[in-house]
Amino acid sequence: MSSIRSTKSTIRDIASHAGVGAGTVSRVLNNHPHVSDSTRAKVLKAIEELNYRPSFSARQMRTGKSQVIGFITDEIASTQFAVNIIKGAQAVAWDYGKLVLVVNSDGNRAIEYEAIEMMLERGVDGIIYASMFHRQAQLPDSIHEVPAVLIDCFLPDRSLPSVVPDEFGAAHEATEILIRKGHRRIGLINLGGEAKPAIEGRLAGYTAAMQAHGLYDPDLIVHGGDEGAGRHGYASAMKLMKLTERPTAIFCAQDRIAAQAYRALHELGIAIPNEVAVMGFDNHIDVATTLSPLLSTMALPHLEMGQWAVEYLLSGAGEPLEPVQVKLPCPYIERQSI
Amino acid sequence: MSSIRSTKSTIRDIASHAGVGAGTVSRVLNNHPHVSDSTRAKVLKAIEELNYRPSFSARQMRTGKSQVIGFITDEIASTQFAVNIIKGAQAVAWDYGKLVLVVNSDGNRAIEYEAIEMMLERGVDGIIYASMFHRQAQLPDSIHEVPAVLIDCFLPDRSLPSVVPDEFGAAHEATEILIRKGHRRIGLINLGGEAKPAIEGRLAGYTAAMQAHGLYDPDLIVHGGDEGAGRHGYASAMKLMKLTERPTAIFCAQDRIAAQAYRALHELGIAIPNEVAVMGFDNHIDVATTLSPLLSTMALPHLEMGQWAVEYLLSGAGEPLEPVQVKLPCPYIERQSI
DNA sequence: GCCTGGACTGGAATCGTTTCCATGTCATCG
DNA sequence: CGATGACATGGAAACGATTCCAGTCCAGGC
Repeated sequence: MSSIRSTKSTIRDIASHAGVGAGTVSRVLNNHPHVSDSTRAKVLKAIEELNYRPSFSARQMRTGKSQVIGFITDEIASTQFAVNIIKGAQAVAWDYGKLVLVVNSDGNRAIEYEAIEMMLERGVDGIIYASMFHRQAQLPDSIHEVPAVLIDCFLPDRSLPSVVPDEFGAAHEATEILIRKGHRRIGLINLGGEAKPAIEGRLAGYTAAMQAHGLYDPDLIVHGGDEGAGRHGYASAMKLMKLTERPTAIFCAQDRIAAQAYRALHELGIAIPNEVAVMGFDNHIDVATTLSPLLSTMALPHLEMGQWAVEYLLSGAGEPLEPVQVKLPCPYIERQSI
Repeated sequence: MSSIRSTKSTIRDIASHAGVGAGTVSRVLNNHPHVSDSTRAKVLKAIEELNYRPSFSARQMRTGKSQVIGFITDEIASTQFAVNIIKGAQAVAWDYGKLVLVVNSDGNRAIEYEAIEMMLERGVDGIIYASMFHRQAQLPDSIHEVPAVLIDCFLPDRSLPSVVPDEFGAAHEATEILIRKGHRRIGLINLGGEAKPAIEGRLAGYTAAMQAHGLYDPDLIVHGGDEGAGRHGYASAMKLMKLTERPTAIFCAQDRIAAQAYRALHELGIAIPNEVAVMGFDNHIDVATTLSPLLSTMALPHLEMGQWAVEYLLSGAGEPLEPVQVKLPCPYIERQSI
């Protein structure tokens, strides 16, 4: 059918083909008022016939808006399930008619700085910076030249709006859920590594809930190692099970830790959830659903954070963004381990 | 320090500040010859002082190159580990000084068509279309208006270059590896669903290897169901183990299937790998490494496909791309299950 | 001393839109 | 019936770069 047009047509081609002025074509294109129906029809017909496609770069040059937002992330693939942040961000941007420029820095700060520079040169309408785990971020001053929102991280001076998971609330709720199920001795195997806010928030949430019910006992808390991938979960679970008054539930601050805890419990011949209940954290789908029994866990609101960030970036009708600091709830995903 | 400049400076501001013509500034910016060192120095100084940043949209309008490539994918998050395709693509684009516009269609064809349209309007230098599982794709004619490369899929008429995993070769090698280890009775639990080339390729590779060694027996093959997430793996493994002459190795055409097979073998009290070896497929990290023993598997070359696609798109110095059909090898990842 | 050609430079034209201003038309109102 | 707006429209200017053309300068060859 419509053969590939070799030479692009411009708004003036449309104008002369339709027998009108260039300004009129532009008015039709942008749905401006004060265009008669007959003229509009002629223009639309010409657009159709010449297979016209407007040039965004020309439009951007004139209006200053690129209809593109930049998305920078430090480690897109190290914790793969977090791609939902991108997915959510892109989906909302799409609803606003905007496209997303993505760059993955692999944690290399020089790349992040250069990426921001490149995005600025391209005149993006805004920038989202997403960390793949909850931490404090460090960004160049130039980030302030354009609206920007942070995901899963925050600036030392809080000068940029940010959205992070409510670590404290989630850990508190997880613990409460276990308590409500009748558990009194609840162990915590915490994270290791550099995700400070997550480590501290989850610990604090757990502690608060335990103390509120007079169940707190420091022996029940095992602090994580740095081995990554939750590998210390095995030894930690073993340690917990050796306690004289051993826990009837374990709250693992990460699904991967839970996977290793499962392994320990299996070896000890302890049944999940009958003898010991296990609560995870992250809703790391591939882990939670290959475990048997399926792991109950607190879900990190990745998708929602991505959505929130873009929504906030774009909904403000141009005026500077308030640097609000938002915490999103982490829903409880009930499966079989509790 | 350097205060945020409120009003952008243009190339003409630089020109007058440096006391030269606009053309000269442009020549400096683009490293053209025939600029004296002293002039160059003056211009560079002015750029520095005015904190000048060139406008890509103006540049694009004049040159026609956007320095951006489009990346469309059908289901970025359904099989999360495949984000490596994006990661690889973006990394190579970065090396070429280009940024990547990403849109996730969620399998919605209307979105894909519109995404291509939007990318064309923005004048992308090329488009990558990536499927998250190996299949035949369907794209609008307009895709031919710009250089394009397909990942993990192909067009019915093969009119676009594509890069896919070598399913046959990988399955063949996997089977050979098991045979070399001394196995004679090797079961195959194949995929279900709509990933035709993967299903057929893996079956053919297995079959060829078995036949070449005179080991082929149709009873050893279990065809997958549609339940998804490899859930049929449990029943399939059970079935295989009930064979009178039961297999000493199982080749699972997907790591998730292997996870379910593990469950069946555990229940039957069959030790992996001593009594039965298990080979996976996909190198679905989170699955393969939470299983115990760790799963040996064939890795899908996601990162490499992403890299190859962009490399091929960008390396051709402008002339139309040959529609080559490339198959990338799937490396064997040795762990503990064989 | 004149001519030639190369190096360097300034400035106009151009890319494809949007926006603003000026003009023309027509119905309405006093 | 002339003045007044509201509406419709054409066309020029502007956005910020690149590129081409023409002009200046200077060294070297005759």
